[in-house]
Amino acid sequence: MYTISEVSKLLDITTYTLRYYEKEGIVKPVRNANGERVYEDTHLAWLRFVLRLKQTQMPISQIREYAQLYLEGEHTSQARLNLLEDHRSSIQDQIRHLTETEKMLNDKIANYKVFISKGNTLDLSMND
Amino acid sequence: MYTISEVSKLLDITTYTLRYYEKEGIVKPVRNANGERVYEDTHLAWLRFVLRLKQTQMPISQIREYAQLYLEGEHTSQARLNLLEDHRSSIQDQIRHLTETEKMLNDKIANYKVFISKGNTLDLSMND
DNA sequence: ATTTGCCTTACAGTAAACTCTAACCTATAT
DNA sequence: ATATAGGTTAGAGTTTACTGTAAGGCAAAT
Repeated sequence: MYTISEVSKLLDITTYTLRYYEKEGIVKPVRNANGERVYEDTHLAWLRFVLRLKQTQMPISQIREYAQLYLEGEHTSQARLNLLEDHRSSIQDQIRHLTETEKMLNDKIANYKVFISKGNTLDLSMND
Repeated sequence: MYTISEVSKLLDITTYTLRYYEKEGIVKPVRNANGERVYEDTHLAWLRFVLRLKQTQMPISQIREYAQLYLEGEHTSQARLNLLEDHRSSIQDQIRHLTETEKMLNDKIANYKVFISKGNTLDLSMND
């Protein structure tokens, strides 16, 4: 059982964001007698999962879609599986792009280092 | 020598975006007698590089910073090198996050597949 | 009793990165 | 000569994902 500010600290996101996620249908904490949000461990686990999806560029709208399917119950498992598989392939694309760009940067960085160590006397030509 | 719409097609970005990038100081095409933008191969190469940086989550503001340093000449090479090294380490972080999340998804996907193949009779428990 | 601290809501504001509109210009095709 | 297919600018509008404000409720501490 956590208050909104406890969750905020635990997950390192603001309370604003947590309320925003609720408004967007991404998380549904229970309420106490006082009308205050109460998050349980399941919510924490779900939010940690959500943050990973976010970190890997899944838009809020798609995360909401997945959350909705989850709430609709077990008959949506095929739809959820499809969504996860799509996201996995998006992740694989991202890794490919990143790896290519990393290689390119390695080259550029090496060129810059040679250039600088030679006292900036060389020709940098294609060194954008 | 390319017109704005040719570049747009070659790079698969809109002409709006190209004008926006110019306003943001990211690319400076020359102008013909008619005041129209003329992009050369160097601009194309630079824009392809920019798109890679974008694809790997470098914000426009930082790309502009790099472009500015480039225009300021060779004495900025150390600053450019620093910027590229920072971005490379950001890329490495991203790859780490993506790889972890991919592993997590692999597990989840495998669970869903078992669940579905058993006719949805199993317990999904932690299967968010 | 009232201050303090944390909570609530509705709604307005912000930043980034485009995206579009309106009004206008200019070269070529019919 | 005029329609068409491009180009130009300034500036307004959009989307996403927050971020902040205002007005107020409630409970424990002073």
